[in-house]
Amino acid sequence: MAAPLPEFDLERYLPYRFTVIAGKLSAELAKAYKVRFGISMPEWRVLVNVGYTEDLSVRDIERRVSLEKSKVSRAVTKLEAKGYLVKQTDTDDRRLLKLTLTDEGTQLLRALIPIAQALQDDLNAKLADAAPAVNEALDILMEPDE
Amino acid sequence: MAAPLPEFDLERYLPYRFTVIAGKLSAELAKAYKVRFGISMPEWRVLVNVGYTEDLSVRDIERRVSLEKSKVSRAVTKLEAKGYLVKQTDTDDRRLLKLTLTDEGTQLLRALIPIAQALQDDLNAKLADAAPAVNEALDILMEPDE
DNA sequence: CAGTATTTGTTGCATCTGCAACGATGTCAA
DNA sequence: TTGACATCGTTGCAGATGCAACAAATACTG
Repeated sequence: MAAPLPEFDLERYLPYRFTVIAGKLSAELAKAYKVRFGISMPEWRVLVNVGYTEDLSVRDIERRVSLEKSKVSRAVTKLEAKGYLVKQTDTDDRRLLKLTLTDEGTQLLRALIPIAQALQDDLNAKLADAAPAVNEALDILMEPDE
Repeated sequence: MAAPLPEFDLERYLPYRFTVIAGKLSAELAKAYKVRFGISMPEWRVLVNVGYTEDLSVRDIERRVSLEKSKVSRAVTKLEAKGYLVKQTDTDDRRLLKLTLTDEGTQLLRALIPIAQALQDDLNAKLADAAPAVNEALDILMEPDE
């Protein structure tokens, strides 16, 4: 045996803890959305973005949400196939797409949001007093810099 | 147009924020480990566990770390192929494996840990005063219950 | 203008992933 | 002891993923 290993506790390791929690939270939403609506997480993120902003392109979504453009592209294709949104070519810059929800897409989104909201309400209830601190911390960690 | 969509801000949505941050943090470690040591995140988690506890089985790791047993199994196979650990059948219960790091595995782990530690130190520096609150919140969210 | 460089969205490909099924082993009760 | 059931680790498979390459469109540069 050589020199001993340095101290290290994975259970207390921040990146690990974030990963585990994020996995748990996503899994809950993902399951509900998949089973009840056949919608994946990337599709959900695209839906939300297209729902709340007009004429988004794939690039716009890639930048706003942390989602590879290939993921966005495939999610958009699926959502279009299911009739939830429409792709149009931007007439000013024909490389860009203009994405718009259909009425079905809007309806779907209206069904999805309360479920997401309920999950967040649960979380805030659990966090209770700690909630503001958490949000502050998340603000810090979300900053791009580095 | 039917009824308007309910209020919803993805940017402020907790599960989303956790996912994005976890992705960023993992990506940093993953890249460093992959490029410099050819090690994936599941392999890293297995290494840490086997390094700090004797005679772990796949099941033990599955339970401690949040890692599907198939992931653990494949990570173990790869680590064994690279010469970082050894699989032995438990003589008491021959369904179980006894996993042990080789000297090379121990050396590797000794190289990996400071990198992980540095990342956590950076995070804590960024969080500064918010760090204790974050850890408290993570404790709450890590609880299995639900 | 012409020619080059950049941007956008899609796709091919190799890899990773989750899940169910499986053989091997162990447990338990009759 | 035997037979039903549970547990462990592996594997097959279908689907998801990240990345690089690509065609089409646009921007830039001299």
